Amino acid sequence: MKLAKTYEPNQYEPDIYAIWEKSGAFEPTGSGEPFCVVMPPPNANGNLHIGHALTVGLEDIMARYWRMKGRDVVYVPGADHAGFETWVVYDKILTEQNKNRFDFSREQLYSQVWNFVDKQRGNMELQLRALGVSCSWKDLVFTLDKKVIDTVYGTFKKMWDEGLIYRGERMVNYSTKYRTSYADIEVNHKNEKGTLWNIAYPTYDKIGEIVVATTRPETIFGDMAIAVHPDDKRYKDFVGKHVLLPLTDKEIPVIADEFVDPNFGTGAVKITPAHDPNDFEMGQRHNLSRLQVIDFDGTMINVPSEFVGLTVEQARKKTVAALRAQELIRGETPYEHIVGYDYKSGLPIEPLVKEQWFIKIQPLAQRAKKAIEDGEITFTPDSRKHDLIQYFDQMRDWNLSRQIPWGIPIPAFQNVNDPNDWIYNEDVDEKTISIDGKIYRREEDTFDTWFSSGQWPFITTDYLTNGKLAKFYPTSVMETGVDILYAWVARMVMLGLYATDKVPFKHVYLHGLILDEIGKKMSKSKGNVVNPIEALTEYGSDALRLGLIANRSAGQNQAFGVGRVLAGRNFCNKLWNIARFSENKLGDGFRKKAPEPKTIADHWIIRELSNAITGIETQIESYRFAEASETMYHAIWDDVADWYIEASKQQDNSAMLAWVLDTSLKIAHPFAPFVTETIWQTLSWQNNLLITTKWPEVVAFDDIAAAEFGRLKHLITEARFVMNELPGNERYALLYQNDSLIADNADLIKRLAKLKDVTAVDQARGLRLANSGREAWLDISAKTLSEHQTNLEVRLAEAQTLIKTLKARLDNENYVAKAPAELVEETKTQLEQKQALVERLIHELEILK
RNA sequence: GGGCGCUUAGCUCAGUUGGCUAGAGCAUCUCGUUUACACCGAGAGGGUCGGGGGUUCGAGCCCCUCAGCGCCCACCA
Repeated sequence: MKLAKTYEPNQYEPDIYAIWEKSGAFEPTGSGEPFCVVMPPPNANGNLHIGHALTVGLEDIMARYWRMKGRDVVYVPGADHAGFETWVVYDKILTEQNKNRFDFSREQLYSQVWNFVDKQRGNMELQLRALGVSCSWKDLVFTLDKKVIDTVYGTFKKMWDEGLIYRGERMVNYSTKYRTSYADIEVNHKNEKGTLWNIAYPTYDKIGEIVVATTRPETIFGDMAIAVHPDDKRYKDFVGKHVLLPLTDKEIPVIADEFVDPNFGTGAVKITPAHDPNDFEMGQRHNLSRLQVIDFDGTMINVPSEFVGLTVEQARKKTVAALRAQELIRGETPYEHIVGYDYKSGLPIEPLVKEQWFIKIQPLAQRAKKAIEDGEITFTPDSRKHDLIQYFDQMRDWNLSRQIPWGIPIPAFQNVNDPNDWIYNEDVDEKTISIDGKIYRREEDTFDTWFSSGQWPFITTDYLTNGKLAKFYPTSVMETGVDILYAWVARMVMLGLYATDKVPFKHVYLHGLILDEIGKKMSKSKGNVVNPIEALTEYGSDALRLGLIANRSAGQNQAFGVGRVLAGRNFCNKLWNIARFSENKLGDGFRKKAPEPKTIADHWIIRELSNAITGIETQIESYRFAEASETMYHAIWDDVADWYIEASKQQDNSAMLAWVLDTSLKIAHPFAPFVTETIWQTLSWQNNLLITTKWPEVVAFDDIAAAEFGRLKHLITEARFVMNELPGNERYALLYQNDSLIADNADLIKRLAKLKDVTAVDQARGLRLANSGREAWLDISAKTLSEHQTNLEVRLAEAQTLIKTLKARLDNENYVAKAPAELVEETKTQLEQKQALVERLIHELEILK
């Protein structure tokens, strides 16, 4: 088959992918040591972003590599219902229709969102195919599949039975915009410049006053006490007495609590148990009641009528104004403090009291911590391990409840006659159920999405039900972004250990963020997002993959460079043309033969490719993907294309040429799957699929012959270098030689160095190619020769400097004594070589004079 | 408040346990169309590896310190 002059990826990629998919190559073979990667499920109704392209690119490299190495590989794809993310999108649509979720039942909303997602579902899967991902589509799991819900319920039930689940009225992070509570991890903390107000609370008799410091004056209506430190002499007489709440004249007690820092502010603090986590706890210690003054929609309630319905911000201003009017503001200082923000809406998070389901997290966290400390899971980069350990130590109980309809319903029911009587039951489609004559009403909340996705590895492999993929658990590698280390990886480890008694994966590979070309975070609002599908349409899927992984190290944020993708595209074209040349040379009728090295070039290319094979193996197996692809790239471009192909124009060895092409395609396949398979399908001597062929074995070669070709390369390079500096009319020079290696390879040298000819001489004449150490001279006019003197002098100086360095090293007794023997030996050899070179250079210079 | 990372050629970045005479891609300069490829070939230039100190025979890599960026975690008023 004749190949086109340039590789046009779009013409081949879809067909090649279809061939793979139909062949069953993506599915596990059932033999070999299991290797499993579970894909972080992309949003089912979204489009892939550039980070996904990196994730699946790296995962696919591993999957393809290990498949070729003969392991039983399964790469499990997934699709995420993306609970809250999708809900936010749908909520916006409702708002645009002038509706809100309170207009519908949970069932109605669920089916509306389901339809909404269903319409766009599949896009993402097509995009994964365009990226060349070799995942087992038959094993795809959607995060709302029945088996997911069943497993999640099973885990929840186990926790319920073991007393790890509790329902409690607690201070939760609340989004007044989306009307739901959040997990701690979903709150963005920011340092913010605010104001610290000192507010006077008059004593009951209005003679004295106590001044408190606060950043939230609007919550004053919810104050239930003033707290001071028990040892604080300033306030000793106030403790146990009552003061009047400004603006309402409500009586509240002054209490003493160790928690108060006497050195902060005025040493007295207002206690608002319904709106501050610390106050909540203090309220419990001192049996204070709670008054909620900020409603779940973010407006004021239970406050004087002129404040009702105001937003928090409005209420703050109005409260301060009112206090000022009554001359109760005693101070106002700028104050930088931390405010929690809704990671989605960007609005402040309100700490509000709500009854929610919680997991007692520390038992799970400590177990996860131990597993990681014990090295049951390894990390790339390793430093992230410590971050996780630290995170586990500071975790607080996990709020599982979300007040959104798009998610997995919490399977719990409450006795209508006894609010404390909660039971576990999975009939979540029923609003009420009757058990033992008692009526139970269902919980309307859904699970935090991370609770289900945290169980992903053992759900997708059907480990608990001993399904056909069960042997793949624990999975081999989890590849994902550093940004979800805590949210996802930490939870998978905890829940995996809890539900299966095993770590969910053996290795975690974390990649950094892909930034835009100038190193800024990509975001839709900035308009600097790189769409991977557009990129692969323009440059090709392989080019995108090569460009994304090139020169990228784990866990490091890095700018996206089109230049690298371009380099990837050029590489694919290079591979294409190597194939074009080789196939043309071999002819349509060529059939496979065992490679038999004949020339020194043959031995040399076997050596180079063997080094590449083993190099790539160690690099992939130690997760150094950028280095692996670089090894592959240079072996193919520099060694195969620039030297071996050029040499093969002079020296025929069909079997070798075919082997070189086969081997090149094999080592490139994990990194550039489409172009390599496309070429493979055109080979007259192959009738299988590259994706399922075996990774290349190292072939035997002659060391000495390989080294000889190395020396020839050296000579040719020097001849080219020297001739490049010659005037145009002398550039096509004659090479004189008195050297058997050169004589034996005269034609090859002539071709590669573009010489006029290579002739034997008895005596030195012309310019000696001194650097290569061979007996070879270029025929150059006397005039040019003398001009070349400078060049020789520069080289001489360089060589002499190096000799100094090497000598100094060898004169150092400690170096000779302590450095490894082979290193010392190498230094000695180098020194000898350089000294010989200097002699030759000096000799040449003498001749010129 | 706690923790982590980065600073290497004009640009974007690699550099595994210290052996480096410091690499890649892009960009730059010179030459070039010889039976694959101009998405090309041959050659070249370009860096005191942020500053200072230390450990070591040897430091881009380890330790200390300073400076400048960036990220993450964190309920004190």
